[in-house]
Amino acid sequence: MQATAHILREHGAEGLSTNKVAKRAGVSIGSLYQYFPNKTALILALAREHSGQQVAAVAENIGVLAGASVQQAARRFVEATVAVHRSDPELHLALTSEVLVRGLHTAMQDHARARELIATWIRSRSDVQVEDPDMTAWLLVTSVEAAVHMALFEQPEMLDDPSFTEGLVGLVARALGAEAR
Amino acid sequence: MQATAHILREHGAEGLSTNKVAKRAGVSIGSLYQYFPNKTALILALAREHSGQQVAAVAENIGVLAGASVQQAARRFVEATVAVHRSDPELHLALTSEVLVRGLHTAMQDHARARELIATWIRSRSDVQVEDPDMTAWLLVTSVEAAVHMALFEQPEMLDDPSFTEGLVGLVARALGAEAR
Amino acid sequence: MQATAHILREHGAEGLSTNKVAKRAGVSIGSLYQYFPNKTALILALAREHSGQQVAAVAENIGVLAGASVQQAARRFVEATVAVHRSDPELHLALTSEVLVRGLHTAMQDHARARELIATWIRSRSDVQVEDPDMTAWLLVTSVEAAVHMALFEQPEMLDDPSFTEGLVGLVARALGAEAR
Amino acid sequence: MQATAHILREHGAEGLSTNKVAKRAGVSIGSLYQYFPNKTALILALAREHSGQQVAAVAENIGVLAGASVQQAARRFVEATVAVHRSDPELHLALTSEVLVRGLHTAMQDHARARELIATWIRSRSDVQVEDPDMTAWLLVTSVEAAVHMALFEQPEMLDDPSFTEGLVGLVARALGAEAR
DNA sequence: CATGAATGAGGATTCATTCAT
DNA sequence: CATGAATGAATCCTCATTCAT
Repeated sequence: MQATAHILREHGAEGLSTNKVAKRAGVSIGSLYQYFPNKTALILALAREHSGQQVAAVAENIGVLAGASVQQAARRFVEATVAVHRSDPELHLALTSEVLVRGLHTAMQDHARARELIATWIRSRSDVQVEDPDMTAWLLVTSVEAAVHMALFEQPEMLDDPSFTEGLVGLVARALGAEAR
Repeated sequence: MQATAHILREHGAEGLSTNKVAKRAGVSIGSLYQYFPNKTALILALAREHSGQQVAAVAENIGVLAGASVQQAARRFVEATVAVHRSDPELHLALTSEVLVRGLHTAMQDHARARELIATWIRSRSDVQVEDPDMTAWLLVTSVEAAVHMALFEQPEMLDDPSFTEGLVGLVARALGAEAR
Repeated sequence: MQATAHILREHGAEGLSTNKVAKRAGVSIGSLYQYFPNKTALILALAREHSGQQVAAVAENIGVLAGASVQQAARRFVEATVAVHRSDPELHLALTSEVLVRGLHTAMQDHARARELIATWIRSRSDVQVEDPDMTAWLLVTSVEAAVHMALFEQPEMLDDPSFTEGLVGLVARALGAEAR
Repeated sequence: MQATAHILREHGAEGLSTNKVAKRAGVSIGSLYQYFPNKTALILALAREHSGQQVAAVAENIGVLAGASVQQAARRFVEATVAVHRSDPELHLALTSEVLVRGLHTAMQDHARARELIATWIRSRSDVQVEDPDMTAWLLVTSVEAAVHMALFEQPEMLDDPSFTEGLVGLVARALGAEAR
């Protein structure tokens, strides 16, 4: 899986072949296929590990969020998402695309977990008034994730631009009913 | 390009090969290569045509938006985006993924045009108070687009769920400073 | 060997691999190779067991044939052959083909035994007049076997068609000098 | 197809690979696949050509058979079959096995044609009395073919042994109601 | 300007077999 | 005597691209 990640980072999804992965990992293809039944399984495993980390990041923050203001919570959430993507941009990009291309819905299930956490948090707050907490959570997680993702794709420097983060924080905070800044 | 679109729709990005496109189009591969230097160019051309349609849809609505309330404008924008995606979901999905996988930033430039239109609209409204109109436009276009896109990927029925549209409209409206309805 | 037979029956010769056999048998490949030096040996063993059963069927009938008329003997012989093939058609087909493909002449030696039995029987009969009992036995065993085998391959229902059996019985009876019915 | 035949002759069915065929034929695999969609099609084409020759041999003899005695006809038929197999034994063996292993029933359809010719001939003869001409034809063609085939497999010298041919001729002649010579 | 045969590197995957434990 | 991880050659097949006609 490290080898897969490496190749994805360096050469992108198109440069990923099972033979290359095996060579890079220093094992024979035979061995590779003993642990991963096919190429997709390999990508899936990596994608899961990766998104597992993201969920962990969200879960970690949820506790802290309990006593925070909506503004603070929004900031924390946005910053956590940005941090996750910034840690390994190439891999993240290649992986997400590949998951989409291959229709690996399974790999997306960790997102569902993240959404649940957010939805639960929304419901726990009396100061957040939204019609449909589940839908709101889905929308926010998807939007923020996508924004960071596209920023990475279009112009990575954007992630360092404070107005990018601020804009996102504002978007989230307002969606959750907080007074505009 | 019609042939390309057809194959993308029916067999997805993985089933797309220049030979198949040529056969489907009823021309020889030789001829195909006379007009498109390589496979990427073919996809790029299609992607451009496709996103051109999207921009057109936005541009079309902009005029109407002039006198509308923020709420109405938000609704119009969201519905236009949904409509665009619903018209040809398979093609849209395959195309977007492929553009991402191949790093076809060029194909995304039409989005920039859409963003500009929205940014201009924001600036023209005295009742919309946002810090950074360009960033807000970018964020909104990206988020709405991504939400619709992911909905299509995860569970297409979602696009028919009113609370999906309402949620998105609310998100946009609030982001633009409208009172939560 | 049971595992081998099972796979041959279910998936044919192409689906047969030593790894699959080992898994199906519930032993490790290592153990498999402790008892069978290679894949061919595995098939050979099975083929021998299988054709051993066929010879046994012939041998069993030989006693009964002693006092029978040529017609009756012919019928008995044909029916025994049909019965053997009908009991496990898939396995029989796959096994025979494989033996042929691999040039496993050794596996055919049991046929020789069956031929000897028939030849001896021919010689014991004063009412059977053939030039060369050995050759006749070889010819009859081979022909009947092949006819049943091909029937199985081309259209298995044929084995249930009485005129198929009658035809074969007539062929054998006449070859042995019995008056055409 | 010549290359395929060559490899089949020299190395048998197991040694046949599309890459080897292409190399031997002096073309690239790509080209090979432009004319034969897959390995099976390659074998099928060869098998058809091959069995086409056999049918031709039978058809050729049919005319001559019209005025011949049953004994003479039987001899002619047997000798034609032997001749066909002797002309290219290795190829014949490998090809037949492969057709069986792959379940290429289509390739067997030429046999049906040969059978029809024989059946028609049987019906045209007032001196041949058999119950079911079609079944008899099927049985004879299959039996003679199989006998020659197995002889080739077990001990090729057999084809040169006059008592082999005589035995087969007798079998056929008697089956067709001719007096045992 | 069109054709389509030819190319061949490369892809995913299988499988008989070995051998250290 | 059993295990099963490891091997890697070999398999079938695809596909972007070229170029002579």
